[in-house]
Amino acid sequence: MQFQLQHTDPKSNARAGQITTDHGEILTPIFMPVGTLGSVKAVHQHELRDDIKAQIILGNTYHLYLRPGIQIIEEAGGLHKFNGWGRPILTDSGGFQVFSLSGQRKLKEEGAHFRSHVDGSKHLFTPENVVDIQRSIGADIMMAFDECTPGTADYQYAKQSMELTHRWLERGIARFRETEPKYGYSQTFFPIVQGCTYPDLRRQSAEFISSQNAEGNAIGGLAVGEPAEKMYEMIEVVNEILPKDKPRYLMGVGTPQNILEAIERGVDMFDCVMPTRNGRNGMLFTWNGTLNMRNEKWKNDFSPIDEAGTSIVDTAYTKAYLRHLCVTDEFLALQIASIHNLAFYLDLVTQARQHIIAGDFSSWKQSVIEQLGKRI
RNA sequence: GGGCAGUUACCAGAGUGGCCAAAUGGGGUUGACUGUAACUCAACUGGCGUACGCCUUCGGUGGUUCGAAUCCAUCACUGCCCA
Repeated sequence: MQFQLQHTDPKSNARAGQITTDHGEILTPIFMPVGTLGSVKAVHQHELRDDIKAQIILGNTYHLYLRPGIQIIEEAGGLHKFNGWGRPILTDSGGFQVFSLSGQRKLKEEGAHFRSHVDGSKHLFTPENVVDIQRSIGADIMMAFDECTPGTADYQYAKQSMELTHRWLERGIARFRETEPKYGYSQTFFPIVQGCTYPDLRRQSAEFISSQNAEGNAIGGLAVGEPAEKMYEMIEVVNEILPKDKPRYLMGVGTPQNILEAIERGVDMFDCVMPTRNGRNGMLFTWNGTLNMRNEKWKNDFSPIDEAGTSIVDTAYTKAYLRHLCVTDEFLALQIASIHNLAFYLDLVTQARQHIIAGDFSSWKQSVIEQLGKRI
């Protein structure tokens, strides 16, 4: 993987760049749709590619390991062949599941002992086997196995958690270096900054992560219960330290406003379930704000879903029709909302990139951000 | 014409003397959702009020009772059975 920094906004830390992988190029800043089980829920691969114009998608180590299982993915020849997505894939390590499935896991020095949420069976994830699994999945970008510290953790817990993540990182990198890709294209490995909402821990973590000299770096443990202002502050603290010539990936974030704020602070890559999950639950993101498609007020609104939208669904269907589909639980509602929201998120980062290149990112961001948070 | 069963909120349907503005579903309205255990979850859903509460409801009418969705009488309507 290579990263080329192309432009930097004169008035902020916003950057435009290009990541090159064996599965293609990625223009940053970029939003990566989440496809946990090897599928971006309710969206076809051709829609992702041709309509939404996704450049890279996510998969999840924990979920794919449980189902269909690593053997099946290896037999398929890797996840790209299995799911028919020819562009880059990034896999999360399962670190987030350490956080979100906290009721069914036990953390030890060796790794995380899990109970499967599917059948209750016992499993152990270690920094090493999580690298092995991601080798088998064949992700272009693999993530280190970390503990995603809750945003409400106290200092003592956050420090110990961060230190565990650091020790795990050294083991993960060692395994990464002593193993080879399985499918003939190269893979890279991103470490993850933790440290909760404590600036000194974040600095310490960012320095440790930077010293590992990976091809890209991630910021984790944000948007997990802390106020947005804290998150922005942590991004600033961390990005002062993370190398400028490597892509920076803010994991799991977030709202359109979150993304613009983070781009302004020097983040290049994002992923979030919000456009797909909230879309499935009837919420649409637009340049004018968010709307709940189940609301009664759209009942007889026969205007297009989003006149400013870039996706074919935006003008092909009316709000009244989409509301009808949402209210009657039609599958098409999930598809339309997911496609619209993902296309909007990709449009958001594409426009951000254009304004960074044009040199007016900050004023542009200022002019759109308030509107994005409105409720239509 | 005779017999039996029934009529409860938007719908279905519990409740058969006070704990009932009335269970539970569905439907409806409004929220929530940030590295996806999520086509999920929460609140509200007779009226007025933030709330304590007050008012009007269980086919109609009239009774019994301190008190009725619940008991009695009668009328109306619905379903099934016999003529």
